Amino acid sequence: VRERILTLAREHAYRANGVARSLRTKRSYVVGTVIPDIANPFFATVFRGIEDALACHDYSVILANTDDDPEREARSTTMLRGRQVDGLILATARRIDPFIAGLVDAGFPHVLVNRHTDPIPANAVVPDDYHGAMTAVEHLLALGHRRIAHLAGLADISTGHARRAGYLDALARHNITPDPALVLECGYRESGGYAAMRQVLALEDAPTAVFAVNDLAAAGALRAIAEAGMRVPHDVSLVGFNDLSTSLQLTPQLTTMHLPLHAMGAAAADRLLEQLQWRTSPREPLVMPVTLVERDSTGPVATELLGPPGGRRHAV
Amino acid sequence: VRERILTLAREHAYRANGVARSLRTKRSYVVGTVIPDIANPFFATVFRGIEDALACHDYSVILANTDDDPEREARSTTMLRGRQVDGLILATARRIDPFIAGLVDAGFPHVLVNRHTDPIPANAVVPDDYHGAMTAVEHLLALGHRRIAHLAGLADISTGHARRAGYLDALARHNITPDPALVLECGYRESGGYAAMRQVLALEDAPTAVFAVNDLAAAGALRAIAEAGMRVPHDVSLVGFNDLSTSLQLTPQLTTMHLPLHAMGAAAADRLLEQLQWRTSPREPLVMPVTLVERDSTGPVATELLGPPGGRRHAV
DNA sequence: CTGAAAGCGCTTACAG
DNA sequence: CTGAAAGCGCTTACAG
Repeated sequence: VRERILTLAREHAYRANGVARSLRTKRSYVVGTVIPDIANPFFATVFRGIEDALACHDYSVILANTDDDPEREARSTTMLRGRQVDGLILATARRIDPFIAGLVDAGFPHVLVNRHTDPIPANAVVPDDYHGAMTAVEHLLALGHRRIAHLAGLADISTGHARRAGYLDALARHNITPDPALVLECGYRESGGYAAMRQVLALEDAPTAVFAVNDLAAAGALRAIAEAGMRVPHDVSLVGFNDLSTSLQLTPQLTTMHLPLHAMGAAAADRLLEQLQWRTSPREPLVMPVTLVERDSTGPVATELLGPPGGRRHAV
Repeated sequence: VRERILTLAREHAYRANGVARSLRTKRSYVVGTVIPDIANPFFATVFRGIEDALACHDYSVILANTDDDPEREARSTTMLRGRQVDGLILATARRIDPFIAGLVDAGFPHVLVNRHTDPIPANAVVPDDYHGAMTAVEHLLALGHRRIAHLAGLADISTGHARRAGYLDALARHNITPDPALVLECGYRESGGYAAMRQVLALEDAPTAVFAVNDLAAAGALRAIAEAGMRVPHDVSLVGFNDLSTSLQLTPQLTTMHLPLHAMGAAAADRLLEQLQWRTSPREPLVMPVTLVERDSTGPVATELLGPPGGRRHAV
């Protein structure tokens, strides 16, 4: 009888009904992922890491895009939980995020990736934004730049907040008083970087270097600089963040901070899997290293700009 | 009693168990999507269209990456069907695809997007590769080019096959005998375009223009051309396909064929939804228009190249 | 119109 | 060790 059944199973391509199994075992082997926008290569690469790690353990992943809209985030997640996903991976955290606080209160398994709530929770897998930003600005300082602008991310998102803090502290370590006019919140997109850079270039005492919160903003800055008839790095040095060089081929090639995007996604998935399998919670957050990639958008400060007759000097 | 229950429901944030509902109703409201690689901006944009259209109708989407490996395609799809997805959207079709033939035989609801099996089935949503390729090559012909190479896609995938056919037929319409040495299969990635372009440049009688199967291959070609110390479009004109200009910022900006990627994904999802809701099958395939975007990588054939002393002439 | 019961297809604890 | 039964949380057809 057994053999006959097994043969029949093969013949009819029998597949166990996963829905029935889920109902009985209370495990769906599906994880939900909430992401601002999968069409953004940054998140696409993180997501690829998530999917790869999950697929290794026979988990599937449902993806929801939110376009950074908190309402869509809430709606997606409610739907996902209704579908009985075993856990959630969120790339949408705000520093103060009532919605994620709700997940914590409910004890629902989840991991934060890239962005984290404040203070950083043990279930977060994020880049070392603070030290990365410091490294970027130290690089500019080492090239002789003293007047350095920052095209900043959003203050209510951990990446924007930490990168700005790293920028300010790097300046402080070199006894440079930050100029508020040189910090412009520009968001994370090309258009924001473009608009902010135009403002920077309109300053009477323009900076010799710019640290952008990410490569997309840097791309916008590059466009504004080119439009103004200036050259990178001759007239302005520019550092980005994220190293989207594989998808974003700019001229000149961008000096930027490299993040292990795929590994970050995979680590987030592994953390969730661990929670689901052992019902343990991670002890402490995972902060991934960020490394400087020197390419062609940064150079030594031009000597004629070092001491302009009427220019204020900010270095000691 | 009712009101008390409704109040309790709200208090405890009650969500109906979707798994139990699925088991009873035989509908999961989940669709599976099988894609070569979500980290590729082309597929990421198509996928975004799919997710947007599906979310409008309260469907969720599970994504599986295959890296174009037929074995992973089979494994993912088996898993997806085990999870009782209501239908499948596949961006992985080969022209002869036993696996998809199996779905057809089983009558399992599915839609093909971007790539199709041969002959093109009614459930396909694809770009007009053939006419797009013709337009691209006609553009080069109008600029005076007669010796035009093609960095071709894979012959067993509809996009590669149709774009090659469009290339050949455009030449034929101008009474140009195609030179087999000028058609090089290079796949769909940067590295393939680079290697193929090096071969092209090594030819004794190099072409004055190149039509690449996609922008990624064109990016590789651009790199090979720059390495050879030649300039685009002065020495070689180059046309791509897909218009990934938002994510791929090349210098010079690429003349290419624009595809409505997001709309293609959304249309594929809508077609599947229609099948699921009305149990009807589409009458005929949806072939999306492809339009020429003229940018900076194509120009008139250089006059000194028109009649080189010892060069063979291919134009009539 | 209301409410109890059957059943979706599994898994697992339990009786034989 | 084997096999019948209960039950996961819904929906829906049906009895009252």
